[in-house]
Amino acid sequence: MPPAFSEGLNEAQRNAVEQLEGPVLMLAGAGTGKTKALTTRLAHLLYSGRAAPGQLLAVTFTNKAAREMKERVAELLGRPSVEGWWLGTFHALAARILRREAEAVGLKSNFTILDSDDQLRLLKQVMQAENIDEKAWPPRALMSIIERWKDRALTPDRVSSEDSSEFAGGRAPTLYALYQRRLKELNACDFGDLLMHCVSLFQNNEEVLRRYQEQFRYLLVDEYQDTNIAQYLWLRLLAQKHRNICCVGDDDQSIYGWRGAEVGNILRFEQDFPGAHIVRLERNYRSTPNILGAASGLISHNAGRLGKTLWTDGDQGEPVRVRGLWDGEAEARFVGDEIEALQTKGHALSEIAILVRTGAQTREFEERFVTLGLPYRVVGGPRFYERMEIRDALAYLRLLVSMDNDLAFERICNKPKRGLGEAALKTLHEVARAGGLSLFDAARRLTETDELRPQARRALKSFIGLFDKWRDDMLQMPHPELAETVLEESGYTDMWRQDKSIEAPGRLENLKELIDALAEFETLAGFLEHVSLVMDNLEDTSQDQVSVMTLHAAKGLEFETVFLPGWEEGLFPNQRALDEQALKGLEEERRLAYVGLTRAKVRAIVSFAANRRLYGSWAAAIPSRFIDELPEEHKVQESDQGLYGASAQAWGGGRFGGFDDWGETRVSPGMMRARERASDKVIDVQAQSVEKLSPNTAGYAPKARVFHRKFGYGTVDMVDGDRLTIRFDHGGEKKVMASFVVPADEAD
DNA sequence: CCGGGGTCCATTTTT
DNA sequence: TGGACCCCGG
Repeated sequence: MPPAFSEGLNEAQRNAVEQLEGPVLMLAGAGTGKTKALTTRLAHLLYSGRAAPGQLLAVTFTNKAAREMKERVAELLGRPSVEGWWLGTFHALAARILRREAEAVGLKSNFTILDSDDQLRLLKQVMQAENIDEKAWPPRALMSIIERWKDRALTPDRVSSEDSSEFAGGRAPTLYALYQRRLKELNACDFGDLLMHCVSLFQNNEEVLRRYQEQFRYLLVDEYQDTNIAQYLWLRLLAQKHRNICCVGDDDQSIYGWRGAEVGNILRFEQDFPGAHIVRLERNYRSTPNILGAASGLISHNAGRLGKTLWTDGDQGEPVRVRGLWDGEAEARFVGDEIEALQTKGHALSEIAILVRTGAQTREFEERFVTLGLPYRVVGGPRFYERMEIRDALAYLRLLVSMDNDLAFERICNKPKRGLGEAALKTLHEVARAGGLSLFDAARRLTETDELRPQARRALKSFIGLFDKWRDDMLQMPHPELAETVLEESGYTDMWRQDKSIEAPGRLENLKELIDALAEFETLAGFLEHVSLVMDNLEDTSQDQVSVMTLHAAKGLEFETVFLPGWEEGLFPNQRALDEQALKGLEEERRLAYVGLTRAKVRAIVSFAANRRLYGSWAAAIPSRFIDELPEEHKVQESDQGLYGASAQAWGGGRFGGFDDWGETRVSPGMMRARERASDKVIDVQAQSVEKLSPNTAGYAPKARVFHRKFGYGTVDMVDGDRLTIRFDHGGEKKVMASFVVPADEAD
């Protein structure tokens, strides 16, 4: 290996780079320089001549990861790019194979790839045709059942009815089969199909499989802990010949079980690939010992791990701060203040992130940041190619490229309104079905008969006329110009120009952007393939902004300062995860907490609120068990007295140390209503004396009558240390911290 | 065909 | 609480 490659690699990384033959599992803990090892390995394979670019298969989950890898390998090799290799997402690579072998699975090579929106619409149609009550059986639920089947590479003939007998009286498998048939008729694939079809292709077609097995001498897989069964089968089939497969992953960062990922894949690696070399990357280059210690202590509560001991040298750094606050609003205020303080000290906002469990949590922070005038961005959210206007524009272009794209036809035939409503579409469908025609051809035929009302017929005629003209234009017009013409002449742009809603200007802006993006591609078809598979947003990193995102979205990122709010039982670990998956769910939640903590380079601040507004009503919250699981020596409790029960004594300090959060608490309308509901008696929060709320960690016994500021009067049911289960007179049973209640006779 | 109002529901998400 | 979705009336 040239010294330029091995330079700066530690021993484990060098091992991972040099062990080229045979199966290798690279267990790469958070922040251990995984990408570096991985890209160097690729560069090494190419540079040493062991593999030509076309003989390498390198797979990632996201386009972003693929892009990064490409850039870094090219950089190592000192050339602008590497041509002809197979580096991409599972889906993009599977699509590439499938385009070549389409006939073998009953598709034409120009099949369209449906996004989840199209998928759902199609599923709805199938359900309607089967007279299934959409209210009782939401199409979304069926979609997710089918997706889980596809994750396991289960074709309709291989699913058993008991797999989902609860859905529509056991009809899910039938609906699945019908849906698949519809897809074939439309010459279309959904995302799950790309892999599933590929697996079927390999399983049923030895010659094809052998060809690809021969071709790919070296396989490399990133984020192996996130692979599902279909992806696993796909890889295993491809790797069988040369057995040079290197999988990189971290079982502790497996957080996508709910969407079909199987941690089992990584846990089983040695059995699947006997003689595998296991390389552990355990030296962490990202976080301080305190952060690492906190994260390691937390994750050690999970069973069935492959086990790694992350270490780092250097200064201990700051312990993880744990802060309790009165409610979500106070929490947002706290985070805002902390950020402003950091900013004053010269810290860049781009090095600060707030990582939440659920998307809804971002709102409180946004509101606070707007008030403070603090620049922030919410990562995630609707993506460019998912916006309505973009999807419409794409449908025009898709229909233009393939006139038999019925889904595209349906989407835009009445956008803008041309009087081709439901009635006309119904007739079109009938004619199409009867004659085995595409909707477009059916439309052409209908312009020559009297089956439609004259008005609709005229509309159809001009609609077709437009497409005929554009197809002529296509022959000599550069495609960005063509796209512009289409959007103009169809009246689509005008539709938004005339729209006076606030979003309209933004939509027009997006359409312009689409045309610009189009110009970067050689052909229209090439562009359309790109948008089907590469639907990610390019993020704007030019501005100094605080990032707000979910824990899931944060995987793979790092920040100097990380805020981890909402560490409360029920929210995090999330109740639903616990209900649906019990211990498995809890462990995945814990891994999520681990991912969150390990994003921090210098400081991590965990917080929780004692009261959280959930679905419009107030709920008492108790601190997350994950807080208890952070080792004492790596954390510091600085919660307001009484808010954190478990170690209220441990941190001592002034009696009412951080009580300003209570003093500041304003009575919001929602709180007011909640209190009225709870006790019929309005108590002035401001007047409530601090003494009355002094910590009461013990002294309550079952049947004691107590009073709570938000929930009113109640009777103690159970006592668990300082956590009480109280049956409130109004509002049912709740768990609250003892310090939040006072004996009923002491309440005024 | 539009919009008002009622109802229902509420993780995590990439491709 | 608030958003998405559906139904019905104009």
